[in-house]
Amino acid sequence: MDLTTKLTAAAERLFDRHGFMATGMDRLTEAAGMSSRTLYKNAGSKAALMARVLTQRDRRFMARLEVQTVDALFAALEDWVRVEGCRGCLFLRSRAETGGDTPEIAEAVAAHKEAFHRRVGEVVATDLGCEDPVLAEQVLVLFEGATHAAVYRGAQTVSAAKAAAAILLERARS
Amino acid sequence: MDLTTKLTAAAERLFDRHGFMATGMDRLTEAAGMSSRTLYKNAGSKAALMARVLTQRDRRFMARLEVQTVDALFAALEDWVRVEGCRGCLFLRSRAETGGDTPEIAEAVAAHKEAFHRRVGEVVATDLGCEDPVLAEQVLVLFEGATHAAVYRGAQTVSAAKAAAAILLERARS
DNA sequence: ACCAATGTAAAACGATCGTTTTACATTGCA
DNA sequence: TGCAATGTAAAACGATCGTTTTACATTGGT
Repeated sequence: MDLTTKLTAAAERLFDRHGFMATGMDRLTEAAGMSSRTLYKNAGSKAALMARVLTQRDRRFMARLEVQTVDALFAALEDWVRVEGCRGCLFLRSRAETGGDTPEIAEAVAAHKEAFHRRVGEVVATDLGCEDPVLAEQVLVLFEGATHAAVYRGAQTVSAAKAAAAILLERARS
Repeated sequence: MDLTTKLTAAAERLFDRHGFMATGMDRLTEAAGMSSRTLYKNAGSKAALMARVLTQRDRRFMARLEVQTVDALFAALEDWVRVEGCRGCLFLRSRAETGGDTPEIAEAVAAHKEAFHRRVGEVVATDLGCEDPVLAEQVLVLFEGATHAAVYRGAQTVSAAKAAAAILLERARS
């Protein structure tokens, strides 16, 4: 496996499980199996590494949301939490931990959330047959809520959100 | 104003705006207007101060949720974000930043989320006339989703969540 | 065979972390 | 009047932070 890939994967895991600020560079070098010299050659700085983790996660996450129906959207989330666990949204967490003061991170978060918002709108439009910004906003809320409620209520919460979205969609159809 | 109260209030503000880990004790002493000696006499440790901030926030937040209807529940959230802004759930954030490794914090978070879950169930039962755990879970998801989506979508999101909850409630009634 | 690139191991950088201590000022009550 | 409590200001604690540097090993290409 490529050095960059290994580092990014190890960093994502540590940031996600223990927090961004609480994860020191020594722990990263150990987990990535490389010297700090190589790490800095590769990542530049901790903030740059955080931003790269977010960019890569955005790709992995958004790839799963290439679906046509709202039901499939929540099914994708069910898959995600089964594989990745539920520790909340890493993007919002990174922004909160840095207070929005790190530009590279704030930009990565903004880009992801904008793409996510657009995707939800597209899926709702495809499923419904026409655009419905209000319904899209509600589906987005359910998705975000499932992500965060699952932290303490468990993965079952995603099913509850899926059912709720189905009701809203059905009502919008008639 | 009491020293303890002033410290807790200043700490809550800094933790919320800049993150728990990113907020150092020197910034806390300065914001609270007291020496580090007095701060430690009063709070014991940073972890204890974090736990106390969460306990006090739980009281302030839950006091606002003493309502009878689901609509009032989301109206209370609208008021909250208008006054306190929208930076996500401070409880989940504290847990994520510490990786769940600090017992006093993990317990404060668990206690709050359990109380919150119970309260939502009560409000739904009161509004509906009978218990409905499934609907309660969906309302909880909408509430949590509004809290977190509002971080990047703005306060309008809470209204969208409120409308969605009304639809689900209406459907459950018939 | 050799140079340049790329890696490791480990020490060191100054800064900042959470916390304790020292020395001193102010206060309220017996 | 005087003691005990409670506060401030500031230095100091060792640890750890993110980052750079020094010294050396391994490799691949011409």
